[in-house]
Amino acid sequence: MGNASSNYLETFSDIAPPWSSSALKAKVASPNRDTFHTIGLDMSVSGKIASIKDVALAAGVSVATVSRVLSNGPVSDALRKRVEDAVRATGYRPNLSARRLRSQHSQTIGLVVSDIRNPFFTAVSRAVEDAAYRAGMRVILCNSDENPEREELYLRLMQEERITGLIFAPTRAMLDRLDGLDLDFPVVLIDRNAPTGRHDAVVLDNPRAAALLVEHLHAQGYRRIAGLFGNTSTTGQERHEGYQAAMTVRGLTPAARFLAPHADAAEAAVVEWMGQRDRPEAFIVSNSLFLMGVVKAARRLKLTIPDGIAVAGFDNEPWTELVGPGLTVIEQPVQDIGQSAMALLFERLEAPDRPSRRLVLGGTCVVRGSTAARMADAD
Amino acid sequence: MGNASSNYLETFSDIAPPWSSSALKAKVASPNRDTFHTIGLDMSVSGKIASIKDVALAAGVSVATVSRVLSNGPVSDALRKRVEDAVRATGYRPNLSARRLRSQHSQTIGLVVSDIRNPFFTAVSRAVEDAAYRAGMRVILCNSDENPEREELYLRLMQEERITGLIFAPTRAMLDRLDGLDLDFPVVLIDRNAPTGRHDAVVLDNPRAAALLVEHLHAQGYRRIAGLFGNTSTTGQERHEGYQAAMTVRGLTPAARFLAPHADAAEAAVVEWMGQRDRPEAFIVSNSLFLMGVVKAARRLKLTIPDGIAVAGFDNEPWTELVGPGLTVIEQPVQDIGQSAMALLFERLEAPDRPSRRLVLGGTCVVRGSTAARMADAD
DNA sequence: AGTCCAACTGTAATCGTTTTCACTATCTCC
DNA sequence: GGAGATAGTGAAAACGATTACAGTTGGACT
Repeated sequence: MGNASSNYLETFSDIAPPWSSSALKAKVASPNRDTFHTIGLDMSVSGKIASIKDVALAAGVSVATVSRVLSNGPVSDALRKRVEDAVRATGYRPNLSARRLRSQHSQTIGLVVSDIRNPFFTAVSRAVEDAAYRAGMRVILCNSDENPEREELYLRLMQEERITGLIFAPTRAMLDRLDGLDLDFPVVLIDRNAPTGRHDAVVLDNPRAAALLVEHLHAQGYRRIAGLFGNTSTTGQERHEGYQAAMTVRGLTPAARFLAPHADAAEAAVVEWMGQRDRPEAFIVSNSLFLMGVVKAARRLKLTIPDGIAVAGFDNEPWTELVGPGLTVIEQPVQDIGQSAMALLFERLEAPDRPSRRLVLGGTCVVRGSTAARMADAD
Repeated sequence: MGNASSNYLETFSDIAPPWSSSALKAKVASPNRDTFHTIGLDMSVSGKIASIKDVALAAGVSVATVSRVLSNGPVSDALRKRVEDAVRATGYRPNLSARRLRSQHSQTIGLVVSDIRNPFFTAVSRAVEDAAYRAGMRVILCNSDENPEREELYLRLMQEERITGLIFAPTRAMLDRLDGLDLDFPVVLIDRNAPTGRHDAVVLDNPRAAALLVEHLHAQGYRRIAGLFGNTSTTGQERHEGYQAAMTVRGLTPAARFLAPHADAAEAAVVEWMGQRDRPEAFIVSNSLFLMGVVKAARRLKLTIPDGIAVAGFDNEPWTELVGPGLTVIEQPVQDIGQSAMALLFERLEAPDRPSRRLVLGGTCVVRGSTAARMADAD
């Protein structure tokens, strides 16, 4: 393959050309061309899907007429019937690649998130996909794993797919570069967003949400409230800011750490932290992975929740209700976030010149036992 | 729009043709054609992405030469350099629709699951996507919501996309119909599978896994072991069979119910069941939603786990470790399932005629506190 | 010097659609 | 009964790539 040179030349789907000895990803590349055995029942036994030309032939009309029938164009009833019959008889299905090429509309939107296994993104992606399919569009989903290089790779893929728009939860690193990039489609940021605001965005009111948690814990009698925040996204930052401000305003001393978004990291941090003097009474954590970490740490330290260690966090996943006395969390309007992102995208497509907008949605504080009123005193 | 007639004529991406007054899904349909404003920096300021023709023009060569450069064909170093420069200068990105049309390889695989929010499918889909992208393929994901009509709809979509293969977790209803269908791509079933075995499949050894749970509970001293199984998939059936057999063999009386796959259904069933005399000592449930339902029911009935009610289920999700004394579950090799499905698919593409294969993977029983040894006696 | 071959390169056909344009009926209206 | 609209139809040109085929070199060999 010689000179890979610049990645400007890389493409995604390598199809084995005649000169390449078809090694490479040969396993997949070009199996055999004539497709798979079909079982009778249908006229389309030849192995290849019928094209519009076949339909035209079968109906005795021109391809133009078939096309018009398919898109409800002006066609006489007689011919329309004949074409419809021919469509059925041949088992015709339009070829979307051809249609997209010709029409210059991919009817596809991109969705790039860090990891679909993060339940927040799972829920958002489901909402996005539903909205997309409802509008007759398809979704291409990519997992960046919080890795800027993969993000860039996938942005190129999106260009090659000629997507009509992108919904994107970028890393901080990508966020900085994003404004400089020259993409051929509009971008709607979700979950994270740039201060510059060149792009549309829909985000949670993170500072307010974090403040809600502080407020709640404070009201319940907690004073030494520590914070754990993710270090890859702006979300972590914003939640930290809200936490910091809310603490300060109440005369409390903020004590925050920034961690990689893994349960293990949180667990280790908590275990270590609770070993120090002036150990926190409560933790506020910026995502559900950290929530797990705290619960695990509590178990390891044999601390009960909330007496030994209170905790509140983000994302109202089904299980948060079930662990211990229930975990107090900020519920994000995931459905709404996904739908709004699609809505913003569609509006942007309609009016490309409109100034960018930032949709800030409020979270709800779901109070559970993990932040029950602090008992008399422990230390 | 007139006669919708048969759905043979429906297509997915409706692009507003000149005669339609572009009402319809107009919001999305065809915004304005000349695309979005680009900010200098790049030569590609015209708004349209450069095509191979533009590159050829810029480099002063034929399109064939450009194409060859892009696919590492035989080109002199001098021309290659010129073309590469031109690619960079024009900001060229290949058009995948065109490439797919011409090459007749969509390099796309379909993935149809019931709901991506089911963590089992989340994990599997992630594994599938990773494997696919690694092989230079894309994935189209669809959520059927256990609805056969949507499944059928999506199968048609897959045909229109000319996917090279499908990974599919069908409902029981679809499973019956599947063999009769005449699809133009190979199908690999996951999680659920037909007894007929016309298609490749990769599934858990469900009977064995369920038996493992019975065996374990029995060894722990439980005797009245009830079962809750999903009623939409073959998975539920198979797990029931395993349960039934393992109970019988031990001289225990099976008592099973089939429910719609929702936590609420399970909760209600358990609450009601525990109100009867001869109430179960333990529950075996066939998915993680039911697991939640049982835990909720226990809480509502103020029964502790496992003394008041023992429980074991399927899917080792992170949270199962955290609730109560930890939940005993069968861990499915989700990663492996996804990867194996892709592997089977690739092998099938290589050898379309090979007889179909069924890959049965074993689950691991992760023992936790929810099935601790039964205390002296309660009743 | 003439032949042959290897190594490049360009021309043009093709993939399956949509859409413009020209054309033919058919109908309406004086 | 002819002019002029109207509706329906087909031929052919795109869309952006890949690739078979036919040249065109230049060098090696006889």
